[in-house]
Amino acid sequence: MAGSIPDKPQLEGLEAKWAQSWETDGTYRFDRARGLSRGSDGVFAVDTPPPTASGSLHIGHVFSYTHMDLQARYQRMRGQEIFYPMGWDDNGLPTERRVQNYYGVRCDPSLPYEEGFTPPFERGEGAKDQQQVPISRRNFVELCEKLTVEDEKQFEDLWRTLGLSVDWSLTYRTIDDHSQRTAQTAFLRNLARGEAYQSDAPTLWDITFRTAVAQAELEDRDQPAAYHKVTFHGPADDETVIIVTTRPELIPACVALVAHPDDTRYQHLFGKTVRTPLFGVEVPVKAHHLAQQDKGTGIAMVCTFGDVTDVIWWRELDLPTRPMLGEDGRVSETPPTEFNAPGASERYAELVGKTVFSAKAQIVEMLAESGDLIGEPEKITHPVKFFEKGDKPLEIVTTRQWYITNGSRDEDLKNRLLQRGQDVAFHPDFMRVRYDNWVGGLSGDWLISRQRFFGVPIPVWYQVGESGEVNRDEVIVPDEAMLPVDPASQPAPGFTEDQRGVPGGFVGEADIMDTWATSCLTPQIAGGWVSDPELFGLVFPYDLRSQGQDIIRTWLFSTVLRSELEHGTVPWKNAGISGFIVDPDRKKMSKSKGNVVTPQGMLDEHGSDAVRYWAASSRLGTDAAFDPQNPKLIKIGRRLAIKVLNASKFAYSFTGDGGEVTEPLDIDMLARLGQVIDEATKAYEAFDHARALETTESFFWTFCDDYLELVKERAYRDQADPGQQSAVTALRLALDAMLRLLAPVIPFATEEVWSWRHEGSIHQAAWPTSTELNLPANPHGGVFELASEALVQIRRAKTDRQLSQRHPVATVTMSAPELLEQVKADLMALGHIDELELKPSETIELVEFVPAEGE
RNA sequence: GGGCCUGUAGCUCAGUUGGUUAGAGCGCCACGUUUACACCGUGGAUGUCGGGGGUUCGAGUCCCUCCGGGCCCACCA
Repeated sequence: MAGSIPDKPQLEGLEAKWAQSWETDGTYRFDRARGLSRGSDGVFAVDTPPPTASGSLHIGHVFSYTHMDLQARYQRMRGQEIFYPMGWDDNGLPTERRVQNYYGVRCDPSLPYEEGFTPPFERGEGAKDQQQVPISRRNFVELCEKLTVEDEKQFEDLWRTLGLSVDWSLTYRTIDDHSQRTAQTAFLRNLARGEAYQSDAPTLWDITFRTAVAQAELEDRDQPAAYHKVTFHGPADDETVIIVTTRPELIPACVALVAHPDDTRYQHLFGKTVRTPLFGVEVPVKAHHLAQQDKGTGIAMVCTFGDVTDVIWWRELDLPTRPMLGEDGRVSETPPTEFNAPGASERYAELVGKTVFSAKAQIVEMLAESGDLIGEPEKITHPVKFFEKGDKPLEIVTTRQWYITNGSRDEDLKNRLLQRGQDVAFHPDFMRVRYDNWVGGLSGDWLISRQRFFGVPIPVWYQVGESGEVNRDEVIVPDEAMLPVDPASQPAPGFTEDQRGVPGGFVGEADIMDTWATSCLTPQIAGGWVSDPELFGLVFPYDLRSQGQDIIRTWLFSTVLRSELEHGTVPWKNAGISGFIVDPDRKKMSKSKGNVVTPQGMLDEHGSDAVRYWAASSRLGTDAAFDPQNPKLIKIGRRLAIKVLNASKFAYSFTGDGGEVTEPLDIDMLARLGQVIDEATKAYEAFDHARALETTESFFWTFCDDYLELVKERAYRDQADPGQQSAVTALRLALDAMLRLLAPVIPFATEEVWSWRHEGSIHQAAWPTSTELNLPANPHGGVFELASEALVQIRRAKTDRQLSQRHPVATVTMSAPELLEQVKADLMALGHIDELELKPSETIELVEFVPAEGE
């Protein structure tokens, strides 16, 4: 047979040994020919989340990726041809930020490319106060490329160590040419169908990164603020209106006051105008149902733009635009409007160039001086919108951006997307609610343009008119065959580079796409949508998307959206949603804590099988507690893997071949195993790996503790003994099946053991079935369980008398069901019992127990 | 303010359509140097199933209500 059984089997070294072997043998390689012969239904395609290359992998990744791998391994053993690629998400802000810190540079698109540029330092080893060196966009992108490739190597090593059964020849990067081509093709098709469009509109703007952000990337954070009571003047000379605002610095940008239509306090003002304090600008008083009578003084100041409610009022009441903040979040030089109050221009001039924070302090001072501030500002804490990756509150700035329709303004599309949500089987099912809520709560189309550098360029150019003005509505698009293109460095089709920016020429779009606009196309990228129709037809729609619950609103939703727009179908049949990792005190594991124990460190310390066992013990959608100081489940997993090695070594060590299973105990044990196989199979079919594991594991321990002990003596007998042959065959049948049941969870230990007696990888072996056990039509029901119960009685009798389990016993009398007679000999051998008398009874009870004398 | 998940032994969790005395592992205690395993084995103790109502012959399981924990969403005056 294949290998030999080592004297002292160990877990150490199995990861390296088998990862190498699987790579050499192409164990997890996607076999296209076999896939084609089996057809779509015979191929199981997995849509894998590409981790952010510049981020660090944490324990939550290991958790979720293991869940995905369990299902892939199960399906592989069921005979499915597995398409299991892996990608890296390179582009986006995290990479840019990491590159800036790692190399000490920053991107300045106005600079020319510098050949052979050497960054000031590497590995973030620069001094804290060192200025970042400005470099060209191309130099910057080159550094991004360089660093992500290094990071990705480490990621791959980790995944290989963890034992993900990925086909590493199917790796993609969201920044590589193929991904760019896919993303740009999809975008151009959206554009051609009218699903992508440009719009000049108020957008949420991050002043640090100087880019627009999308609704999906927002998060609320509690911030300190203050209510300022401020006086507006009018309509009559001696009249005033008092408003409450947290943003007095925006008074120059005020365009109206708004109160509720039913509010009797302000009804007389509707249709009239009042003057802003300090600046004396006439603004109308309007009625709108969103104004809350019980908030503040019931009348609100509308500015362009203080918050998203301002945007709604501005749009629905058709108010003018008076922007006062620039893209850097500072007060612009150009006044937002014409001021009428004496000294207003001078006041504004004092604000110019200030941050929101300083401008606010300045204006409060001015208001106090003019007497328009009533009382002291009241300090409060309130939620403020942030870019999830940013650390300054978002502002709202009117800019021209690219959007993709997402159903928020299109009932038909929204309903189709909700229907697609129904078409996907969520595991667990309630996760669909999060998708539904998100789709139902969308407040605008998807803003996909970003004013950043490292990402997929939006593949369009604009015509420049004869007088030199850029005509944004005259969009020039490339032919799909030209893709990928970079409009910033390549001329528009039909033009030459020297026509860039000149009258009658063109300009290239400078923006790149939101990172999700690329990563939501992972099924299309990995499946070769633009390059390999045969493959794409085989794998799409995929069978499984596996991901964390935190990115349902981003990755999951946008994938469904793009698939619906492009293909009119769901991107996958199943969505497996993993929970997240929580601290022992139930809080979501913080990044700092999660990083204390790196995944690599955990794998090194406990072994990959042990860590996988921990992940496999949690059901999909369930949060898992994890205490790095005391990783209980990991230790249990390690114990299981070691037990598998030792028990297998023992069970496989008995000699003999081909004997029939004749003993009732052996048959009954196999019958129980048959039930376990059926149950585990059913559980995996329902994406319930935790139940499959629990069922298998529980049986495995009973098998070791009771069955193995019971047949030990019989198995040691001479091969001529039919009882010996029965035991040996049953042991092998059982072990062969149990190893395969456990193979998805502990692929290293099971592969090691499998290799002792079998050719080929266990991971390509067929999933066990109850029929392969060749059970008789009516197996003896329950002898095994009965024997286990009898064992407990005998063991307890010895323990109570503080005897070794090996201590000989003269006579035992038990009342027990007659069935127990069938295992009498095995019981006597295990208990070292000279004489065992069984009295027929319904229940098992120890009547008499007489230990042998002496020893 | 809305939605979803969750509360079972000291800890981590099972508990299928309601059905005997509520389970497992860890931890704890006691015992055991058994020719697979001391990275071991055997046995033992441990619960107002968050509280209160209701439906039912019967409720950890179904309904109502209250309380606790977590997550997501929401128009930030």
